[in-house]
Amino acid sequence: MTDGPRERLLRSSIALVRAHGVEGTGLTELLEHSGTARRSIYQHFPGGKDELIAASTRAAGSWMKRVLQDVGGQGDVAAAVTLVITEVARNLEAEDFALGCPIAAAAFADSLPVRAAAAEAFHSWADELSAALVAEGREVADAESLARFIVAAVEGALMVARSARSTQPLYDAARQVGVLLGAGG
Amino acid sequence: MTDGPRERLLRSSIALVRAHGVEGTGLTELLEHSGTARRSIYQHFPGGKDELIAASTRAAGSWMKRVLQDVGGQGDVAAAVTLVITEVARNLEAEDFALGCPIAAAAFADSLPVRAAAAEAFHSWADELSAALVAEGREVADAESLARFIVAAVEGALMVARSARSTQPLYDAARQVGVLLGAGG
DNA sequence: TCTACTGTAGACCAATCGATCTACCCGCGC
DNA sequence: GCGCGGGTAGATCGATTGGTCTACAGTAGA
Repeated sequence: MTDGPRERLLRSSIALVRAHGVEGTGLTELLEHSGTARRSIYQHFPGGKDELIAASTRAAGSWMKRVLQDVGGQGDVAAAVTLVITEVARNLEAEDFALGCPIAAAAFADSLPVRAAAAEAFHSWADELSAALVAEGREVADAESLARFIVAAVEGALMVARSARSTQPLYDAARQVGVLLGAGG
Repeated sequence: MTDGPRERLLRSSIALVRAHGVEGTGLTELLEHSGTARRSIYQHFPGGKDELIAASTRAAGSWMKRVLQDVGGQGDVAAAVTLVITEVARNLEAEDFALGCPIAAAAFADSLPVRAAAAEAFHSWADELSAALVAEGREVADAESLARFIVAAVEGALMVARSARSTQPLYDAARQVGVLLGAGG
């Protein structure tokens, strides 16, 4: 509990949105989960729930971007993508398919700023992946299109996998993305 | 207004879930949108909101399955997939990125039965697509994996496209799926 | 010491949530 | 005529929603 209320709010917000979605996450539940006073929400996020969710979406997005940098920093992009997908599959199963991607959940929020924060996260991931593909010798335009597609496809596979309570869609994605990366790289 | 309250409830439910998600759709809003008495909900769907949403998810899923049968019934699978994606992109833009896929929204619901209904819809679409791929001469296992992936990838692209208020992710998907369908077919 | 700020605790607000209820209207079959 | 069931209209329920409020503890700086 060394973290301040702001960090606890962000972390709890991500966890609860992963489980219940944006509209399904209530402030009362968030308060008891984070052990935070109600007032602290509006002290750190004057815009209320929307601003808190948007901030936690950005936090989760940049955390994942850092993961992508670490995993794909050196060498084989195809191997890095496969690694990330299998790790996602492992986590999904370990959590009994109860938790999804917080960015995807934010992408379905009612609030436009929250959806925009999700879009920004997707975009930053694709940028990261695209740069790695260019470093492997791909044409820039090809790399950008392929990178955007891989991000969207993996997110879609995760969504289908969670609803079906099966990791197979993720392994399908790993396989087909592997074909795409093998074909032109 | 020739339709009975059950049909109106299903149709309004689909429309509102596309816009606000499952948890974001309130029964009061649903009632005034459908012009239906509150009692009619529990007459046709004794399980309440959850049962109504699950039923509307199944209805939307089988409607889309029928569309896939019509579009892909004869001939070129790649052309059919491209056609569906471009139509989705056109609709998304025409609706100013306000409406998403009702099945995808259901896939993020809190309720397990609702998520299962979404998974069933995804599965039925993939079955349809897989059969068309087999008819083109693909191996069954390849066709099934590829079909599941295409469904997930297009759904992911639609999700990213709506959040980014851009049709580009959908056109990226059309392009890359075209590569996959051209590679092995 | 006094002040100012952060944080906690919790009462409180109007509004809305999903759900249940009664009352009444209407059309169909007996 | 009579009863029955589907449909509408709307009051009402307890619970919960996001948000605002006051009161108070602790701590750092003037």
